[in-house]
Amino acid sequence: MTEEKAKPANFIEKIIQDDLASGKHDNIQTRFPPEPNGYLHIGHAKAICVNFGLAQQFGGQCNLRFDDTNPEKEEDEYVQAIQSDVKWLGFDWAGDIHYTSDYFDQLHEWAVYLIKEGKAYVCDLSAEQTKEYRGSFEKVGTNSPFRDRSIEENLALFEKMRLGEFDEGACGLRVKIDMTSPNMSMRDPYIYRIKKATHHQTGDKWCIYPSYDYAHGQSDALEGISHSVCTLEFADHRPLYDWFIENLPVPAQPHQYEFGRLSINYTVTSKRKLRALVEGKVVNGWDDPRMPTISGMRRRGYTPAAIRHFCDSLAVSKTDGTVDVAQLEFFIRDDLNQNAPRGTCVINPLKVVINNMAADHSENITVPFLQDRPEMGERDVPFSSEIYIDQNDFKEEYSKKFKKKFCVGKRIRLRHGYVIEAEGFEKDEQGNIVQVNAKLIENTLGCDPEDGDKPKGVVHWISCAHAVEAELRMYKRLFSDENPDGGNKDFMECLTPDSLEVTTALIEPALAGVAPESVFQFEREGYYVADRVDHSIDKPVFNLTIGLREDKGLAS
RNA sequence: AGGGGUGUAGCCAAGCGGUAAGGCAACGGGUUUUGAUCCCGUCAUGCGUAGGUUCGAAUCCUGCCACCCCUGCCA
Repeated sequence: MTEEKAKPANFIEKIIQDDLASGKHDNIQTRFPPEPNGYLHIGHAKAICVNFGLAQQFGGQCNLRFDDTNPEKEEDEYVQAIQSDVKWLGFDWAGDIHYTSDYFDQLHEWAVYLIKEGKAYVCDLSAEQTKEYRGSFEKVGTNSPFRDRSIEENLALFEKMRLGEFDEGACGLRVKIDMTSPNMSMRDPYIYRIKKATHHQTGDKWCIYPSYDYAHGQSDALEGISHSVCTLEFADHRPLYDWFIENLPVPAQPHQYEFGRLSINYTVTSKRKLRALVEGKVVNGWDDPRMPTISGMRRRGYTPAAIRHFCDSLAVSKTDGTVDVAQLEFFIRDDLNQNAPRGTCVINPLKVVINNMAADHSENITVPFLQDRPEMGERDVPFSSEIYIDQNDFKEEYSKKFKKKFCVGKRIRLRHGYVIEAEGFEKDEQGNIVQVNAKLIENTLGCDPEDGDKPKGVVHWISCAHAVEAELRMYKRLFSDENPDGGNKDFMECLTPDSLEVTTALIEPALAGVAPESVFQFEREGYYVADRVDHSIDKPVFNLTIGLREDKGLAS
C-alpha cells in the first residue's frame, strides 16, 4: 500500500504549527459542517479529509456538525446519508453529532443581546427594497429607515417575529454594521428571518431561523473550534465572522481559514447540478455509479482508501484549479491493483474447441485470487475441451499489431492454464467467426512447451460448461465535455449520450456467489464490483469501476 | 483605483534572496503466464507580464495584464 510520503506542510498546517508553538492553542479542534440538503460529493470528501486529517495530524478532534439553519431545503434523509458516507470514508467524529439547531436557543439569546447593545434591529424593508438600499459594488448603500428603532421597539418586534405574528418576509433582524462598506456582506446583513417551516430537528418550535453568517462562527465558538476551515468563497465573510466573535460574549475565539474548492474535469461538483441530474432522471439516484457523490463512487467500486489517497494528494491552497480526473483514476487503480482479487469474465464469448482432448474431460486448476498474496486464498477453475475466449483475442490474420493475439497456426497461453494452438475456425452466414478449433499442447500447465515454441500472448478463458451468466453495467464518464461546469454553457448539454451500457457476460463460477460490494479485477478487462443493491447469487450484477490502463498505440 | 482572492510544465503543486522538489498525464526502453502491474529514462535556461533593487530574483519593489469570488431574508 502506498503510504503517503512526507509532504511539505500546506499553509493551514503551518498556521496550526505556529499556533501550537506560540501557545495560542493547546488543542486543535476542527469541524466538518455540511448542510443536509443533498448528498456528499468528491468535493466534500476533500473537505472531510482536510478537517478530519488536520485533527488527526495534530492530536485534536473533529466534529461533525449539520449546518441546518434552513429548514426549507433540508431533510432528515440527507442527515442519515451524510453520516453513513463519512463513516464509510473511514472517519469518526468526536462525541455526538452536532447540529447548528442545537444552538438555536443560545443564538436567539445572543440576538436579543445584540438588540440590547443597540447593534441589531428589526427591518421591515421588503426583499426588493433591501436590495435597493444595499447599493452596488460601485455605489454605497443607504441606511434602512428602520435602523434607528429603539431598543424596546426592536425587542418587542423581534419577540413578535418569534411568536409567528408576522408573515414570512414581512421583516427580519439585521445587524448594524456599515452600509458604506465595500464588502457587501458587511452592509447590515440579516441574521434572522421568518420561515414558517417544520424543521427536521426542532420541529415547529421555531418560525425564525438564524442565517449562516450569524450561526456559523458562534457554533464554532460554542464547540471550541480552533480552526474553522472553509472554502474560498467565504473569504469575504471573514470580517463578518470576526465581527460576531468580537461583539458577542462567546466562550472562544475561533478563526476562519479558506482554501480552494476542488474541481475535477469531466464532472460537476455542485449540489444544485447533481440534484438536477437526479431529479431530471438523467441518472438513477444520488448513488448512481456515474455520480461523483460519495455514495455513487461507493456503488461504482471506489474504495475509501482510494478516495482518501486521492484527497491527500491534492493541495490545500488558495488557487482554484481543476484537477485532471486521471489523477482520481490513478488512485483507484493503484488501490485495486494491489488489493483486488482477480477473476475471469468473458465479455464477447467465442467458443474454442480443443480437439485433442476427450470431449468429456474435465479438470480443476487451482488459481490464487491474487498472485503473491496467498492469504487471499485460491479458487478452483474448471477446464474442459470447450472453452470461451474473447472475440477480440482471436484474429483471422496475423499481423505485428496482433502479435499477442491468437490466430491460426499460432499458440496462445490460456491464463493460469495450458498452451493451445489454433488449427482453424468456422464462420456463420454473415461471415462472423463463431468457433475456433485448436489443439492442446501437452505438459504446458505451469511451464513452457517442450519444443521451445513459446506463445507470445495470454488470453483469459472460461470453460463453456461451467460459465455463469452475469449482468455487466459498463459506465463511461457522465460528461463528454472537459468543463461541463464552465462558463455560460448548459451542463445538461454536455452529457455523454450512452454513459451506461448494460450487457451480459460470462463469469467463472467462483465469482457468482461473492458478496455485494466485492471488487475484482477481471483479468485483462478491468475492475468490477458486485453491485451493492442488485447483485445476488441468482443474478450476478457487476459494475465497471474502471478499466485497466491500455497500451495506447494498440487497437483491440 | 468598489472589495476579496489567485497566477510556477498539458493538470495539481513545492519553493519564502543562492541558481526550478514531487505526483498525475505524456513519451522512450526493460521485465512479464494480465498489451495490467513493476523497473529504468526523458519531459520549465524557465516561474502571468514590463521594469527596478541586488554579486545573485520565482522569491524583494513598482507598474501593467489575466482569471475566480462578492450586490439571497441560501450555505
